[in-house]
Amino acid sequence: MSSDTYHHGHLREALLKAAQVQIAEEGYQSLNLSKLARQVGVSQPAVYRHFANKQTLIFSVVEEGFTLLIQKLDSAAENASLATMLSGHQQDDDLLKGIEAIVKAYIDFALKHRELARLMFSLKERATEPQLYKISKQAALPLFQLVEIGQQRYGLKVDDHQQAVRLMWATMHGLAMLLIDDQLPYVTQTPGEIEIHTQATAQLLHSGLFRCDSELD
Amino acid sequence: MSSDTYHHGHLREALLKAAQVQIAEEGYQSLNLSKLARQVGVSQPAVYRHFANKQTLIFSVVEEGFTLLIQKLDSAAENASLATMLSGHQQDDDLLKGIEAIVKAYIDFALKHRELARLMFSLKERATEPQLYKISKQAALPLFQLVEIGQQRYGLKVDDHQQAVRLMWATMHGLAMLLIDDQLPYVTQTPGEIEIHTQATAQLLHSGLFRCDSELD
DNA sequence: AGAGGAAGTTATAGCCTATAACATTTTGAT
DNA sequence: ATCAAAATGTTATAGGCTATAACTTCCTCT
Repeated sequence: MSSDTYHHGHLREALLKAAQVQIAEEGYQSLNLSKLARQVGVSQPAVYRHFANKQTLIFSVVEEGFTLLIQKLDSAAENASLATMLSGHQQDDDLLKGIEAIVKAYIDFALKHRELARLMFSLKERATEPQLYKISKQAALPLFQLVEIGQQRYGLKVDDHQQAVRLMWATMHGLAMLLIDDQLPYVTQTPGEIEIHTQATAQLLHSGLFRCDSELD
Repeated sequence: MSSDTYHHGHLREALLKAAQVQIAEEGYQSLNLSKLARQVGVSQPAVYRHFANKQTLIFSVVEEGFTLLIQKLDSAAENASLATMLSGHQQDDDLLKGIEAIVKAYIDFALKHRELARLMFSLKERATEPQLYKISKQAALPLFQLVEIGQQRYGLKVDDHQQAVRLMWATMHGLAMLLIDDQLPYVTQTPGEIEIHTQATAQLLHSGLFRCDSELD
């Protein structure tokens, strides 16, 4: 065999990329290392030179997924100027807009990468694998910022900071999961419908978590 | 072979039961028809006399799961006297208590049957298989009742009835998913902690969805 | 009683994960 | 520059799982 082709060169990256495509197209349940190897043009056991087993490959895919999600959330936080708000700067409706921005980024990610998100959020080991636990927790950072701002500015309706974060996370996450599954009753998912959902969710959180009663007419 | 043992008699039921146990103990990912057959004491292809394939067996397990969930939700609705409230009867705090009851029932189910719930809620086909779609929609019925009561009594803060149901469902569902995964940051799941969560969630929904402002001090 | 269907069985094909043993290329120390 | 060792591929193969085929036993119904 020629020297050029014996070694692939970037097999690990190629496999991860192919895995993402395969997951997006066929669902994570049918992820298949043999097929993966075939697609990349390499023998099946070659996969095991880069991943101890199927599970660790999946972990890597999920880790990349969280990295991407964190990017989206961070850039949404950036655009919504959360940092500025944290240092005391205040504008009309900016907190609500901030919540909306984060919720929207989360939902957008989930709908743009449905199967990946489904995998990320249904992976049992996310809570036990240290590297996954760490990175998935990191994704919650913007929520802490939002709650911090709301707490400083209005005070909380719930017991404490962390509880507010949990409720925010759960609500956002629940909406994402239901949207991924087309599970919301009586909804056809047009972009407009989704927009309405994210706004309603943001309002629910805004008015439900903070002592700002501006929305009472 | 003796006449007594050749035919199992209730193989279908036995398989479904064994599947539930196996799922609860090892997670739905490792559900295994061969092992199932061995546990029940029958040859592996015997399974195919009762289920066309693995997927249809899974569907049946999920269907039973939803039946159980619906029972729990219905009896919670019963205990909270939702029917009475629907016909106009009103008491102090009863709507909040009703929301709490439903949320609690949902969370209890999810935590009592973690792996089953994980399967039920991560099954892609739930949205496309008619029988699953129908039964999973049926589970949302008590939510419709709650929103109906709140709407009659206080009016809605969100656009319409259905949107309120969706938000309620999403929030409750998100909380359940995060609890199943031990994914809530900084939380150790003692029963007390969970109780606090369900109450906070119920309050968030109560004050976020309906125009009742009793909780403003 | 005995035909036919329901519900088992054994045998087997085919796919997938994973390991073992072997081959080639790259790297790095002298 | 050389060559040993590590890294990365390959072929062969074991073992498990789903599913089907072909055969057997039991039950039911006329």
